[in-house]
Amino acid sequence: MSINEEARWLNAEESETWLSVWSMMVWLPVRLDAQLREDAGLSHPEYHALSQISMAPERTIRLSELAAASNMTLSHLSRVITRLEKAGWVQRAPDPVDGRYTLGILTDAGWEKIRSAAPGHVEAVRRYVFDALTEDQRRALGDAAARIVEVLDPPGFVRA
Amino acid sequence: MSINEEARWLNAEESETWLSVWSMMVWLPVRLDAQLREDAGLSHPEYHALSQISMAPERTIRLSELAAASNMTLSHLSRVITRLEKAGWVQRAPDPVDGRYTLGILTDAGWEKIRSAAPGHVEAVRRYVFDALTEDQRRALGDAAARIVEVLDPPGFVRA
DNA sequence: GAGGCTAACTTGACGCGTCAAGTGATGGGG
DNA sequence: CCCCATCACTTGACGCGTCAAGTTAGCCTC
Repeated sequence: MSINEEARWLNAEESETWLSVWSMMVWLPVRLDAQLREDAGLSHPEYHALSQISMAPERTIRLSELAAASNMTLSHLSRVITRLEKAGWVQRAPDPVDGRYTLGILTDAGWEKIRSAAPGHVEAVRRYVFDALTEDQRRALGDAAARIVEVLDPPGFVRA
Repeated sequence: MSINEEARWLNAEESETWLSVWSMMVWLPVRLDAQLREDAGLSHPEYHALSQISMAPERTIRLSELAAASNMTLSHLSRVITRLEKAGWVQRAPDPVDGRYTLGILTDAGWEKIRSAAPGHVEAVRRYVFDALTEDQRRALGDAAARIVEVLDPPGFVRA
């Protein structure tokens, strides 16, 4: 990220690669978030939570499972769900099986919300990522990213 | 990001690529931030600000220039500088040339701070990114990221 | 040279994301 | 059968990052 470092540690080609990768990591989420925000009035975590619940059986999921599936802390998820609840898209209910769990239940309004928001979001991913690349580039990007993720070793990551 | 989308819009290979890219974008910043936080007690923006000031003439820079060079809003930078000031690494002073500008001036303590923090950070970038890739992969990643950034069209981006 | 425009900066409020501390429900051991 | 450990969740506080609104300094025009 700095000339200081680059001069000491990264050669010119590495620096250029790093600048591109860094810029992508900064701006891709910004653009995707902006699309969701403008077209659906949702933040990405809100979208993701609605999407995940919509795919669960009975459109119902335990918050702790949702957090794990979303790479989100329970802490953060709790606040997201609170907003979704205020908007009328999700309801909370204690799990009748084990009262310690809280269920997130998608309302009909929530179902409509995610149904209407999804196409635009996928279209944005396609526009910003896949339309920009050739098939060879797409594969190379996937391979390099997969390799880096392997080294990063995120919790819960399952190797293909 | 969701099966819902994938089934409708992305084929299996695209989904896999997207998952890898997304995971990389989520976890690479987390790991780099953690390294800085643990080894130097700095957030990434704090590190970046110190780094940029250290490279400026007289180790002094106008806050608005620093913000532009850092892809950061003045708003956010202002708070970052406030923390760096409290830590004794940076001082604020009005620009004698034009009193509307505020200068950020690196203190000796700030200079020592960034000097000691830089090697570890570069090492982390090398470990997580470049050590994981072959030269071909590095080039392919750089090309794909550059292409995507071109489409994202971030403000102030200069094409090579 | 006084009034008002503009540019630089700060501050408030909000969402993302974290950790730490607190609350409530459950289940297991004495 | 009761107490306490544990688990799920919530809340507070903090930093990242945003936009909007307010403040101050400089400049430009009349």
